[in-house]
Amino acid sequence: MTATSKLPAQKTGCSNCIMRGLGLCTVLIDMGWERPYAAETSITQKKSNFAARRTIFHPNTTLEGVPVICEGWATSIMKLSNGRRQILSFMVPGELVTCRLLFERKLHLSIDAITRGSIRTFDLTQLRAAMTMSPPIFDTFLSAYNEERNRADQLIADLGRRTATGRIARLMLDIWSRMEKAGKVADGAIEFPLRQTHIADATGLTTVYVSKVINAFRNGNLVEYSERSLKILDIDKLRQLAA
Amino acid sequence: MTATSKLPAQKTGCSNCIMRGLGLCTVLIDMGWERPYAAETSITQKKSNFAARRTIFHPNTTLEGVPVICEGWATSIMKLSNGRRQILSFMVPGELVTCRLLFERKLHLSIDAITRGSIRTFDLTQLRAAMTMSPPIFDTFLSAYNEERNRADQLIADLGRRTATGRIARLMLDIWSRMEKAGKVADGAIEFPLRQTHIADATGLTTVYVSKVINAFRNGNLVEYSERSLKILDIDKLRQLAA
DNA sequence: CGTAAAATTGAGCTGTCTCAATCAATGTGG
DNA sequence: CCACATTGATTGAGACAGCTCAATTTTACG
Repeated sequence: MTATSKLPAQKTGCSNCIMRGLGLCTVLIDMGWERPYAAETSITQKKSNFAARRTIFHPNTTLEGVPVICEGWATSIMKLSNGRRQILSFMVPGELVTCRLLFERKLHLSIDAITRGSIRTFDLTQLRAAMTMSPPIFDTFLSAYNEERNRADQLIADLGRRTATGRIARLMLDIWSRMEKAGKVADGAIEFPLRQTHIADATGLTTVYVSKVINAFRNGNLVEYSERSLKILDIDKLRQLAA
Repeated sequence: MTATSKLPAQKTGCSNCIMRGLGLCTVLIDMGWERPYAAETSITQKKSNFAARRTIFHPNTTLEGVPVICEGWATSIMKLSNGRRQILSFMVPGELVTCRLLFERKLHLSIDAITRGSIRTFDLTQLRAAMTMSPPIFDTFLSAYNEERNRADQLIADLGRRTATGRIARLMLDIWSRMEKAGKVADGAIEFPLRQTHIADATGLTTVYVSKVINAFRNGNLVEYSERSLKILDIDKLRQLAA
């Protein structure tokens, strides 16, 4: 598998995708460098690419399917009337944008790209059919929805009752463990394309203050955070701050 | 229907219950003062009462069904390791505790009573069967889950990006509109048994500061808030503060 | 009616914000 | 492939929203 490890990180995005796990997307990953993916799917899907920092779906769009981020990172954002923005969640490669689209066509949020990447939108009717036909598929989606919900609850607790330091530590640990679960820790580091703006909008803080907290982490030798990658140097101490 | 309006507010709790709407709970509401409800249900359920301010379900309890608050108010709470608590949601009479229990038996949160009241726990197996048999039932539960999720998103935005005044105004308006939808506005006021502790734990603030903000509301003739009831005197100005 | 829970008030403090200026990195078009 | 334009990060000084502590009063309830 040396060929695999030489692939750029983005190319392996699909390997941990929920749709593949369920056999709903049988895209064959071609390990060669030059040739594109050979696609042969079981559920109709529409693929498209997105550029970094662009809005992928504007608020109040009606979607005819459920989008999955295949490559790249994205985020779901709520825009307030006072012009401020709050990030609700981050999507790492292979993740569904949100399970709520399985049951509701209209998305009230904005989905914004962080890096550039690609997205596949799976046909809703076929997905719903697959769910009603197959209990395991049903259960997998619904527990994915539960997991989404649990993360939202955690975020509520973070914003309501934790200090800036704790919020940022927890954000880093959360993404770290998701990447770890997806087998994407390499050399003790993960891909981490979030800018301090994203961290600020997710933790309800200011970029200015985020910068100060992160520099405190760096000075305490807790993390390395540069060039779109994150290395946790002292996970115990970071967990302690996150408590 | 003069008899109905004379009933204490709690007694009419079931009228707007999702389970009744779906025909899953055919409890007959007896309008007499003294006699208890006559129960004749289509899904097996276990009824129990709870006292005010007690924990109804402790964290990490395994439930064999989905509980619905029939009478009284309750709240779901996340307890942090640092001893602080964050309220995730309020349940008004007739509401499901959380749809997540349709797909997951273990509840990581604490459910605490606000007032005293009663709860009916509906058998999970039969509920799931009803869901798979009947598409409308399926859809109703799933959009209830979506609504739960949307409220969580709103709360995230509140905590992350709104000021204390805005958070409290929005909490009041949110509960107001839920009560309004359930037809429970009487004399321009709603039942509102939340104490300032609850408001503080839901908005991520301190009871001390909540008290100050609410008194500012009172001085501005925006709301009346006393004796467990809430009256919004100037909804436009309150909405403006909540923007 | 007595006790526990909740609300109020004031004084002082601090975590986080705002503003503003500068510097570094990243991306883009010619 | 370079130069410029854009986006992101850093730093410092000052301000303020909301917190802590603590004492007192009011309300709720068994």
